[in-house]
Parts: sequence; C-alpha cells; structure tokens
Amino acid sequence: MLYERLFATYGEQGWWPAETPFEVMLGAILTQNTAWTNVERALGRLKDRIALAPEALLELEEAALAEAIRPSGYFNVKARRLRAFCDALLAAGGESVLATWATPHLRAWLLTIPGVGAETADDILLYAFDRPVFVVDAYTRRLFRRMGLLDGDEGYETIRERVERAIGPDSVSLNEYHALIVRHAKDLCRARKPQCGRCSLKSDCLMREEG
DNA sequence: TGCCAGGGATTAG
DNA sequence: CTAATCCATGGC
Repeated sequence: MLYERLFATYGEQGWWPAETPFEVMLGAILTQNTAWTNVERALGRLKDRIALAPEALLELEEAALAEAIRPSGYFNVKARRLRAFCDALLAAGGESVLATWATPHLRAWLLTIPGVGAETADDILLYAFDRPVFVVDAYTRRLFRRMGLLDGDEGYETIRERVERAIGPDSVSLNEYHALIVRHAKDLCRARKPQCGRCSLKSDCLMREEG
C-alpha cells in the first residue's frame, strides 16, 4: 500500500512544524498556495512583533499585520483572514472550548470562517486538534491520479472519506500520510528536473504535471 | 527568466 | 455547477 511505501522511503515526519496549536492555525492560513519557507519567515517576523496569541494579533492594525507577514505572499488577503480567524476563535471561547467540540461540529464551525476552506479546516483539525481526518491537497490529487487511484473528477470530500475509511480513525497515521505526501513532493522531487535522481518513487514524481 | 508553492473567494459562463 | 481570475513573495 502507498502509505507503507512512503513511510519506508522517508520515515516518520512528525508534523506539524510549530510550537503551539495556535501557531499551527496561523501557519495553515499562511501556507495557502505558498512555499513553507516563506511562511516561516512570516511567522518569524510576526513573533518579533507580538506574542503568538489571538488577543495580541488582534491588537495589530491590519496594515501592520500585513507588513509583518509580507514574506508569505498574498499579505493583504492573509492579514484579513488571520484577523477574521482570531475574531472567530475568541468569540467561540478560545482553543480550550473548541477542544471539547465534536469533530463534525468543529469542522463546520471552521468552514464558516472566511478564508478557511476545506483543506485549511482539515489542517487545523488534524494538526492543531489531533482529530483523525485526512488532508487532501494538490499533491495528493496528482499522486493518487497518477497511481490510478482516482478518475480525476472526485471532489475533496470523496477523496478525504475514501482515505479515512482505508486508514481508519487513527490521527497518528493520517498525520503521517499527508506529511509524507508533501515530503515526497517537495524534498526529493525538485521542480523542473526532468528526473528525480534520488527519489525511489521516481515514476510518481509529483512535481511534474504529466506522469 | 518564468514557473510555482502544503488555497480560497469572487466572478463569469 | 464547473471554469477562470485574483491575490504576491521568494526560490530555483
């Protein structure tokens, strides 16, 4: 099975790279269609200015927040999204309250926040709240399609439920699976290399559109 | 130098 | 309901 192959190739990933659940949430929004190295810079600049807590973030003017997260790209859009997220978080009673909610309720609530779509919501559920959900990203679609596991027109929910059924309600394995797919794509299969020299799954290189 | 990154909202057809 | 388009910096 694909999961075992990836794990055997790359080993444990131990995601998400963040110090606190709140930092996971910020990173989940900042990394939308953005290279993670840029997100790290943005988070570093933000930490230079404020403590990483929703109250402190909301004390920044939107323009100052945008300036702080500038390296992550889309900084005006993301500044608005981060503020909207923190507003919603505090209105709901904070992390400790959300942690008591059932996963479907928590997911539905996340999806009401502007700037939080299906993938970002699942990032937060899995990596900040340790809920057993699978995160479907662009790499996942490419890899699964290339391996013949998808026809190509399946929607986000279909793919997510299929994997969750296959793996089972195990947040540790689901955590690793998504992280391994990203690792497979970004660390060993470099963009625009015609072949992936070091990649043991080279026929499945995710960085090339055509297999 | 151009393409693309751990998407989502909005607009158009 | 599917398909463009916009948002924007930094690496290769």
